[in-house]
Amino acid sequence: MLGGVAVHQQVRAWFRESARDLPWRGGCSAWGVLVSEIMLQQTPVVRVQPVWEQWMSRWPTPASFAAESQGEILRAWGRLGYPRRALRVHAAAAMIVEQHDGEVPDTFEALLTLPGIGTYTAAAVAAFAFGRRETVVDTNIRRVHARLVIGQALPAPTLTAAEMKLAADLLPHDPAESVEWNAAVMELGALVCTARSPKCGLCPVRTECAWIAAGQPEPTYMPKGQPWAGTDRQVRGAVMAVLRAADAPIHADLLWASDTELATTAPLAHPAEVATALGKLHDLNTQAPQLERALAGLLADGLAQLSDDGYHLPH
DNA sequence: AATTCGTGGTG
DNA sequence: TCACCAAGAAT
Repeated sequence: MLGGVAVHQQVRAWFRESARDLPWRGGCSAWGVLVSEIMLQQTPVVRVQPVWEQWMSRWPTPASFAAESQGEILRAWGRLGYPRRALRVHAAAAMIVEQHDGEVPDTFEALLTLPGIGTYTAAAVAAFAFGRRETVVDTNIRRVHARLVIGQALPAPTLTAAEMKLAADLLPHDPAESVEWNAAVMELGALVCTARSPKCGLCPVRTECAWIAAGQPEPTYMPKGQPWAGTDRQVRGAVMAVLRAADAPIHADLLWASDTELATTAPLAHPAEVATALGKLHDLNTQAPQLERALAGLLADGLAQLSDDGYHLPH
């Protein structure tokens, strides 16, 4: 399989030499690994790390975290994005307390039952927190495999069974080696075999790479973009920023306010940050139906609540 | 299977 | 500048 043990040794040697010193690697609690993995879903390391540090200092155990209010957790989540993840960690912590005596479960199957934990995260926690031999497949590993083994610039648009089989076939038999292999391939994808402008000159296995051997062919499909301007997501994000900044309910009129007077005077009852966040929301010039849709979505997802005094984070 | 769900750095 | 992209999950 792909040059026998040579590729594995080269990648793992590169990892030991070049890996970033991330705080959730080595000696970290399983809870810390779990939190890091959920924060890292679709969010870069550099933005996760400072928030993760604060969380570990503030809530060192699932029980301490489960006892916190959802609103405080959403504020602490800050601008990491996809705030529903914060609520899912909270629900997962509650399940860990209730069903697992406060200890993060140590098997793929048990982890998979927790909210916010899918196949990738369950495998990653089982491997990196408990040393288990798991087939870990994230976007970095998919891309490295696509290039190194298949010879394509990018993996398929969606994860396929063939990719899972390839990853399973490449996984070293020894558990300890498999854990390092998973981390090493992921790190190679993050630092060298990147999506745009890969640093092939620094790659430890460039001489074994099927993509380089094939002359680095272009992607065979158009990566579908992620529209942002004018979307409901943009409005939801702007509303959430207002609610995070507020220490009291925000009256609905403020969210809709387009006239300068209301938008600048009424927020004075709130911290200055609220006025800033409201200004950004109003700058979007959102049409009423879209704002209503965004608010309804936030309520449905439990990210916001509506009382007589207005919208606020959940208690 | 295709959508939805935030945010900010960057080539 | 602006489209692309990031340790995905849920539906």
